[in-house]
Amino acid sequence: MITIMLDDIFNEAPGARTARYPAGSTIFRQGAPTLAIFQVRTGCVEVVRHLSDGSVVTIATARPGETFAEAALFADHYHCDAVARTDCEITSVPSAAVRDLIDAEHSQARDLAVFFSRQVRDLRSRIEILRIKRAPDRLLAWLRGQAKGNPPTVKIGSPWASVATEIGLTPEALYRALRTLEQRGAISRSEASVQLSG
Amino acid sequence: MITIMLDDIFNEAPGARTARYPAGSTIFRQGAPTLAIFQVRTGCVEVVRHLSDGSVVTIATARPGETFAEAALFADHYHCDAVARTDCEITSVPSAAVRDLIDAEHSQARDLAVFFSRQVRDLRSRIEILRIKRAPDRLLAWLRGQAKGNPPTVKIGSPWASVATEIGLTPEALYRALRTLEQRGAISRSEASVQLSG
DNA sequence: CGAAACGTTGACCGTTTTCAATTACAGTGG
DNA sequence: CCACTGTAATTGAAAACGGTCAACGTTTCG
Repeated sequence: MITIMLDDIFNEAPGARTARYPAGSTIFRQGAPTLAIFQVRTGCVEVVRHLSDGSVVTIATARPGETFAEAALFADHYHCDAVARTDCEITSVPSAAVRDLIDAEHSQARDLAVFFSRQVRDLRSRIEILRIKRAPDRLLAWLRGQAKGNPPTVKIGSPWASVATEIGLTPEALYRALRTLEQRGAISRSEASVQLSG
Repeated sequence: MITIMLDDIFNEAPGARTARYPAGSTIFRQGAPTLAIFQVRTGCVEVVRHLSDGSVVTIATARPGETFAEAALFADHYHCDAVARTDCEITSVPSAAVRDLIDAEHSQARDLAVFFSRQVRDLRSRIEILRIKRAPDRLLAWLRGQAKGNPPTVKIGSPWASVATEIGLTPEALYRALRTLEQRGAISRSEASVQLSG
């Protein structure tokens, strides 16, 4: 859902590198100097913060296509840990390179702001969806957000199971919600796409 | 939760203005040319998008201290409606002024990117919290995210009811979650603050 | 062919929502 | 000073809902 628009900046910044991380390995640690920002290619990364009393809070979970540690661009030290939850491929770009790029070229800083503002918008709409309590309603809201064309249609790229986790449901609940919406006549399904109606 | 750091930019951009909007009034409409970005002072604003089939999706809900329509900075037209859900006071800053400022001064574009990257981080952690299913666990995660000092303590500024909506619970569920956590010994309450333990 | 991932459904149970009612308290006007 | 009104905090009980566990069909792929 969070489409990556940083690519332009990424591509022009020297030093991008893709590496593999086994499940459980640490990508960076809280307090370490910020060296890079990251994008997940495959697998799943958890960003966690350690509290002063020793407990741990998960700040974010990055899935393929998503970036993490963007804030590292403007900080000296990471204030979180990043840990591979599964085996991963992760692209890193040295944050210094990006900073240089920003400072050297006007338009890049602007592009970055544009990128982030888009992301803010996407994240907000995701929050709005997660606040919806009933599964069918939540799914419908998500579908509406994804829909394109007239009649509004959604093409399902990823397996339903990962749609489920994106909207905070179990796969089972998702299937039931799909069924409910179909019975209710709100959607109709075919192969890998869903059509909204009324 | 989403602290506003745009103030520096806001203050230097000419034309900032605070106005009142009665409940139900429209602040801007989808398709209208983008004139300004906004910050809610008091009240509550809903940002909604109209779909091609006529249905409506709520994209975001902005509460006091939060900004909305930031993406308008870089777009010609609003792609959403903004409607006052309650009586509101809203500060607007002409987006053209901000754009000029950005183009004129290097550092401002950078500041803007910094601001947005912070916001992205905050929103991500909110999403992470909303994904937690059990009410006590979710509340505890939220409290941990809010906590400061040692022992970690949270001061409750707004009524519990609005905390409840922020984390996607009903007020009743929130109270019960508080009780559960107290009984479990994970927190202790006093007046308007909560102390975490273990 | 068997393993593995996805899609799907049923049943049961714990949790949350919902609705309703009660308490605590701050502000208002008589 | 007190009844009166409204909001926030709190609790109870019943019903609805989603999570969990378990099972099964299907397709893909080595």
